[in-house]
Amino acid sequence: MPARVGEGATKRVPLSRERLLRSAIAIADERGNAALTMRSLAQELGVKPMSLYHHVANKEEILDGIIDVVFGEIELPPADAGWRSAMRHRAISARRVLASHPWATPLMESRTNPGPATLRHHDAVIGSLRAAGFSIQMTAHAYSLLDSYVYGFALQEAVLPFDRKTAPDVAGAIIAQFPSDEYPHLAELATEHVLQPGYDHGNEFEIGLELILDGLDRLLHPN
Amino acid sequence: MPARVGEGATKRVPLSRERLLRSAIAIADERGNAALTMRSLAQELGVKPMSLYHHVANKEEILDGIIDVVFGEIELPPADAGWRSAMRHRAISARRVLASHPWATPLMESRTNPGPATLRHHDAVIGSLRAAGFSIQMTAHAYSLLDSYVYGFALQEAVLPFDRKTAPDVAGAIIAQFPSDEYPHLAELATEHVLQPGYDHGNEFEIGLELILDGLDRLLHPN
DNA sequence: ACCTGAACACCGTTCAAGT
DNA sequence: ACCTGAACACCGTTCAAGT
Repeated sequence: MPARVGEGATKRVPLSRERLLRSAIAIADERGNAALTMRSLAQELGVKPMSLYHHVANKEEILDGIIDVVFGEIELPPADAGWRSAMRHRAISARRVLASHPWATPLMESRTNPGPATLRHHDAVIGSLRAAGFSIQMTAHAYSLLDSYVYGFALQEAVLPFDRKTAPDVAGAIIAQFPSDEYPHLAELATEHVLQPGYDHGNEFEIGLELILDGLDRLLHPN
Repeated sequence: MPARVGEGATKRVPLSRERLLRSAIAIADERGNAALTMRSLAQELGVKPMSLYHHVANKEEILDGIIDVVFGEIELPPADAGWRSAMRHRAISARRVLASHPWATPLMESRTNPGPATLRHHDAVIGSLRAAGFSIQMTAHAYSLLDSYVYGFALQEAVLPFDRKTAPDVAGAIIAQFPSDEYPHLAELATEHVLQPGYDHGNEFEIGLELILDGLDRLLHPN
């Protein structure tokens, strides 16, 4: 009876924290935040709910874990670029990642337990600003502003029915709800801008981003 | 047997949608989002859970309702001011309201059913910008940028343990977690800025806000 | 070491009944 | 018209047991 373990074994691939987190993200991506339960996760993994507790202490740890995985997907600011293009690159990557996991942004609320990928990410962004000559105080201003914008935009993208392919339908239904005489400005903006054929809410992101980067540049080089 | 109703009646004040929403907000404010359940709400109101369903269709309607109440607390942009001070006033009010209901911002995720106070709020902000000479397109840019910033800042405030009275303790504990050799820039920012005596994260809000207003002003009056 | 059956104290919600 | 008891199909988690 050879004691070898995991060598040519035909048994099921064993559970692991990584496999668990990957499945959890898959469920949240496909069926939303509410569908991610210990029971649904266990079923997805072909296991009983109680087995999960051998790899994580509780559901909180799973939520902390998948948020850290998401942060790990965001590209770090490239070191060989100027601060401005480095910040632009990183902000655009963050927005893309958060848009692909709409459940993640609102979940950041209760997560006060940042994981290693999250800390590494923050450290790299701060380091990039410091290397570019931002004072500690200016770095704090810049990071607070940039991250608020990125998270806030992501949060709105998760809510608004605008940028979907189905935009006209959904938005049209919403418009029907508020009579234009009661909310005239909202109706005007909707019909003459949001509902126009070429409209893509995602374009707003880079416009606001450049405005913020302009402002930071001016803060760094006052003239 | 007089048929008068509610005249000098000593019986319990009857349930109503308003009373229900007010209690729901009180629970969320005091004990957090997770503590707000149909059962806890019923208990707070001195009633059985099933009675709630006489005033709302389901829990979703309660969540939609309390979000709309929160929006109603945000001051509208004053009509007698210039766009810049009107936007500043409204943004500061929004941040204050969202900070006093930390459960609200992340909840806006799933709420795709804006109530009347929410619509009135949006309509007033858009109207204020339009009246100041912003084109429809510029109004869309400005509103997207301002709201992303306000919501994102509120979301971060709900997470970060910074601006609390207990900041030094909590932040100190977090610092202890990441050794300064692994996340040197994070450690530097924490020890030399965030953990300094006079630090107040809330101050960051108005700094970023002015930068954004500067940018919008420049967009409106290019020179 | 890893998995699990049964159970506990919770959820939101329905349905048929009470006044 | 308004409230409710009992029940259903869910939650996350514990505990004592299986291999």
